[in-house]
Amino acid sequence: MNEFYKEQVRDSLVSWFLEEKRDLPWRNTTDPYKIWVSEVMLQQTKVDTVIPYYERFIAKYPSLESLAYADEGELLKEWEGLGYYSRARNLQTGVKEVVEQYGSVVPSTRKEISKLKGVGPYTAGAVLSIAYGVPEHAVDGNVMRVLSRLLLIKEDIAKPKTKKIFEEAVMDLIDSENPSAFNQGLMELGAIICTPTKPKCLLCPVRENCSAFFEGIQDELPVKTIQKKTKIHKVKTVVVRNQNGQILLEKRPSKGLLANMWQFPMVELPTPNHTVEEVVEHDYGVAITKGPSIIEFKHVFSHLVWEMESFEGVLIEEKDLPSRCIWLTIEEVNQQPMPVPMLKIWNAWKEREI
DNA sequence: AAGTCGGGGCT
DNA sequence: AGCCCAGACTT
Repeated sequence: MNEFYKEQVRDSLVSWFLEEKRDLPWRNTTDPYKIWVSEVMLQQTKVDTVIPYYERFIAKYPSLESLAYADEGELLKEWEGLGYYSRARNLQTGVKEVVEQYGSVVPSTRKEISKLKGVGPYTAGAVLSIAYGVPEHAVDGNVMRVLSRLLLIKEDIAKPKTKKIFEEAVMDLIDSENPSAFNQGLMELGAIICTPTKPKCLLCPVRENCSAFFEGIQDELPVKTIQKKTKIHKVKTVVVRNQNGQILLEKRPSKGLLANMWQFPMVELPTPNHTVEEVVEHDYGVAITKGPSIIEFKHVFSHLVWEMESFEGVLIEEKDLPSRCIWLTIEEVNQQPMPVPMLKIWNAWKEREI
């Protein structure tokens, strides 16, 4: 790339961004903590989804210190529905590291900030450039799509190795005078103009610099290999009440899927001959009778599917309840962080006809 | 390098 | 039904 080309791309992109950027809550600040929170929430998540979560989160945790020592259950409740819940715990861990090891000052070098839990190559570059004005790359899916078209990069973006090509391209192209606007401009362009399908090339500020547009192959880029299909799990969930009207809840393990989130007793029948009653008694140490159906639906995760059937259950006898389980009142159940499929069951149960 | 980890909104 | 999204962590 010659200097004239690079300068033209920089100036066009930055000017366009400063003129056309959306007014987003995290764009009214350069507080590295708030930028950090926004970047973590935005990982694999659409802007429109994040906005209300960000507003509530910053109101409840306005500073590094307020988040560092927050209750984990309350924190997960704030994150409820946003998904990828390990982001929340990693964020808190990272924030605590800043408070205790960096005197509550978010590090301003890639080397230091990358040591923080949950801060990968993208988030490091985003916080550095947006909060501190450091000329560092912040390569996400948008940036790879935009640059694959602009620079005609045909490497498979599904391969980890390919990201390095884009990081080097950004470092070569970046506007050192305004790395914040440059990096955000690349992402904004990917979100608004240079979209995955039907890119709006006629509105693009760097159309005349775009190799893919010149070749007429913008629809063929980026190249990305397909991922494999999801596995289906048929799961049965029971909302069990005891004589006191309390509901049985279970805390999921601290690692793996939906870590530390709460759910109603859930079983996967080993064979079709097994009954929900006997598997629940085996897994949860409670004898129940299966009542009316509550709701049936399919819940799709990234890599698996739950085909959910849920029932009301009445407690017959409590034998030995595992320590991960607890009886809670309706109000207490409402306070626990639960994944969306459980919230669906819970809401359907509360609205059922008695 | 491949698998894991949510949920919603497009097409 | 598949794809994508301001990715990071684990194995």
